[in-house]
Formats: sequence, C-alpha cells, structure tokens
Amino acid sequence: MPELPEVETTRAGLAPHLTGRRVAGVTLRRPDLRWPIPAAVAAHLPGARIDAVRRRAKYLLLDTEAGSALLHLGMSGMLRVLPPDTPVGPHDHVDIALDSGRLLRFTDPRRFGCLLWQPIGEVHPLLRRLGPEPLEAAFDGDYLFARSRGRAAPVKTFLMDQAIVVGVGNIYAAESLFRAGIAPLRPAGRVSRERYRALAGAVKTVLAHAIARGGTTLRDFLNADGAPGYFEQELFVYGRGGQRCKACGTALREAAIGQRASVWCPRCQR
DNA sequence: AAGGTAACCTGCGTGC
DNA sequence: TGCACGCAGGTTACCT
Repeated sequence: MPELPEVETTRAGLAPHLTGRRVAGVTLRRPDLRWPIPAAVAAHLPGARIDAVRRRAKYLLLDTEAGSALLHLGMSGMLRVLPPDTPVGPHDHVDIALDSGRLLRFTDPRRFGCLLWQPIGEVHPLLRRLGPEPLEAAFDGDYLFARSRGRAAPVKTFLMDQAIVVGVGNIYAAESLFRAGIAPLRPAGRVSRERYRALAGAVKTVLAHAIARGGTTLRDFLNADGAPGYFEQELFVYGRGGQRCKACGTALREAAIGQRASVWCPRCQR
C-alpha cells in the first residue's frame, strides 16, 4: 500500500486528530514488528502531548517534547483513528489511546513496518542516510545527473534508492520512467542531463498528482475506509505486463529489475 | 563503493 | 474443494 503519496495522505488525515492531543495510554500487543519496539516508546509516550505529525521519506513522526515516535508502514501497514471500543483484529499490533477518547491503531499483517523512538535533538540512524524529498527544490535533474555519474545499475534501481531520493517506490518509479521516456534497464550513468531533468519533473508530477487523488479517497480517517487503488485507472505501465501501451499500442515488456517486477514500453521508453 | 542476493512475514490469486 | 506456488506498494544486512 504505502509509497510516499499514501504516507503523506495518512499524515494529513491523522494530523487533525492527533495534533495537540495527549496520549492516554499505549497498548503493545507484541514486542516487535520489523524490529523490537524500544522501551522508550512505552516510557515517554503516555502522558505526552503530540505537537505535530510530520513525514520524512516514508516515515511518520509523532513529535512530543521528549522525542518523536517513528512509524513506518512497510508493505502492508495502516494507521487509523478509531472509536475506543473497536474490536481488535489479529494484526492490530499497537493502540495509542488519545485524550479525545479515540484510538490511533497500527495494523500491519506482514509486520515489515516499525515503531521506533527518536530522542529529542537526535536524528534516528534510519533517517540519516536518506536523500532529498522529491517534492522539494533540492531534487531536480541536475542533482540526479550528478549523483548518477559512473553508476552502472539500472536507472530504475537508482531512482528507487532512498539514499538518492526518498519516497519513490516500485509503482511511481515505473510510472515516472514511462512519462520521462526512459527505459528502466538503462544504466543510470548513461542517462543525459536533459533526460534527468525530464525524469525529475515526471517524479514531481506523478507524486503530486497521486497525493491530490489520495487526499480525496482517504479523507475520512475516523472510519475504516483505508482502501487504496485510487491511482489504478491512471497507471500507464505498472501492473500492465502483457497489455498494450496506452500511448502507442506496442506490447509492454516485463522483467524483474533489482528483484522488483518492472513493466515498460520498448517503443516509448529508450 | 557499488552492486547483487537473501531475508523478514502474511494474504491472496492462480493453476493443477 | 484443497493445496502448492508465486507474488505483493519496503528496507536492511551481508557478501562479493
């Protein structure tokens, strides 16, 4: 479910319910997700006031005066604000009770997500090596061109490297490369500056558009309505292996690149 | 340093 | 209907 647009949509949906609220209690139904949940979470969160809900890359941060709870949704994670008496399902791993009477619930069947703690004034090690945010000005074609020199890895792999730019997952990498007309297997070091400018623009356009759409579909975080799929109608290549290119009618090609399913148009993308 | 691979885990769709 | 298999929107760890 979550690439950057989904996480940003989640952040925007949660913020009105969390900002300014105090944590009434924390329920951990298992000691770990991807990693052990540090004792600092249970030690600092109860009683703390949530001052802001931020996003960095695909991480969400709940800021308090003592530090920030750091959440990642992994592949299957979901955060919802629910009434306190909502029945608990098998993958409802964490509840954060709020002084509003409601509940912030973290659900994650595959448990690739995490709940960690970042002390005040520190940057968690997982956040230290991240590249720029794709929607900020520091991310542009010149930046991609500079970082890619000498790189032999496929440009799709390069684009999905969170140390290069954050937030671009398998769906949006495929879609951005299609829009920019770049073949995903092309070595990153052999893409021109001009074409990287097109790629950076495509990434920004695709992500901003997906955020706008997610904002309309996932507006109500008080109900269980976390259904994704909002972007499906507008996908040009992702998940369309074997079908025809919407632009030119050529049969789309399909291959694993860096162990991730990849689809592209051999005519539109060079 | 960069690049490739395995690993973490559950659910779902497909084909026999 | 049952079962085995492959695959899924992410990321780190480890090895060359």
